[in-house]
Amino acid sequence: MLIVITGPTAVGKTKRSIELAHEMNGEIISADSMQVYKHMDIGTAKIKKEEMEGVPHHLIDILEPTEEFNVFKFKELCNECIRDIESRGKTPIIAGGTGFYIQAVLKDVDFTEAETDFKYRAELEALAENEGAGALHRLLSEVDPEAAKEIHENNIKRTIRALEYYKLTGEKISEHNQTQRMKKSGIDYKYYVLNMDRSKLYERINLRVDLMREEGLIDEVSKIFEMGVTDGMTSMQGIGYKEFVEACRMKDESAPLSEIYSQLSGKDFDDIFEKIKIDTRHFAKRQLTWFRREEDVIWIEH
RNA sequence: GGCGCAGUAGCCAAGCGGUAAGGCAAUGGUCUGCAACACCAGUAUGCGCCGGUUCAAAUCCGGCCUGCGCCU
Repeated sequence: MLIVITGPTAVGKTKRSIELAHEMNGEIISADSMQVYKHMDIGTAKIKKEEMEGVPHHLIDILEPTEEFNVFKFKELCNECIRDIESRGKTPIIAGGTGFYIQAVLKDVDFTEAETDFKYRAELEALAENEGAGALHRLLSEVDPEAAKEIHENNIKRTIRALEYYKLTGEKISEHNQTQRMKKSGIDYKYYVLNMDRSKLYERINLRVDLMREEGLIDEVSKIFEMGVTDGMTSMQGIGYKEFVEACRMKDESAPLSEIYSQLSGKDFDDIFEKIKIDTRHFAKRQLTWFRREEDVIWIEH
């Protein structure tokens, strides 16, 4: 039996997952796209060593912020962990807020066929830049009209992926998605989603972001910028970090982040933390939309 | 007390006689290799209040209320 415990950011998943691990003799596998990164502790609200209460945690702190990560990698690593934990007679508990990752494991979605074609991606990005999202989308309409219908013209990122998939595999992504959706994984799991009153959740988020500032998020970000991360990296899309990147870019579009960082003032930081609150609330809302759509979830209000 | 300016959605704000732009927030949704990503859709029978002019008023006129500034 596989246990999944998830919910919007700041509902209290971490605390609940530890309780669960004690009750069920379990180990925790983090399903979090940002907590995989070392050095990003405060901004990702990563669990602290002492909070683990001796419960083993997997897939936390496994990468440098300069490294790439994605669903495919997550799924492989997660499955390894599950096998390992079960072989030792313990219960695997997936805990974390990245719904897409959880879905990949529970539905056993097949990602192996297509790699990333960076040259082709760059070409398509240039096309969208120069001739507009419409031109790019028309390209997709020609090879895969079904996918074109499903993906909105303005969604350049997904349009590119669909085109890339077709080029790499010769198969339409709409057909691939169709077969994946029909698939039954056969995995025995319990999928719990923690939730609470929306306004209460938002209050907790605001409070948590204030706490992050007190705990030294500003210094943490400074150190990460020193490590040479750049705008486009996966790690810098994380809430609590990307707002700093954006603020730097408003001042200077091309200089290294670590250089611009020293020019930020107290007012800039105030604005950044306000933006982090808003982005986090939006995120929580999107997470809830995702979980509402998933089948087999067991909602827990608290 | 007098004079001037302002009052449009939760917030900011355009419109200045022809039937309420836009942005943010809030809300709902999409998602199958960057997902803490990317993207989409609604949201004022009404423009401080009352009356008047007009075929037609958020727009013009009068009074009142509130805020800001200046004067006494």
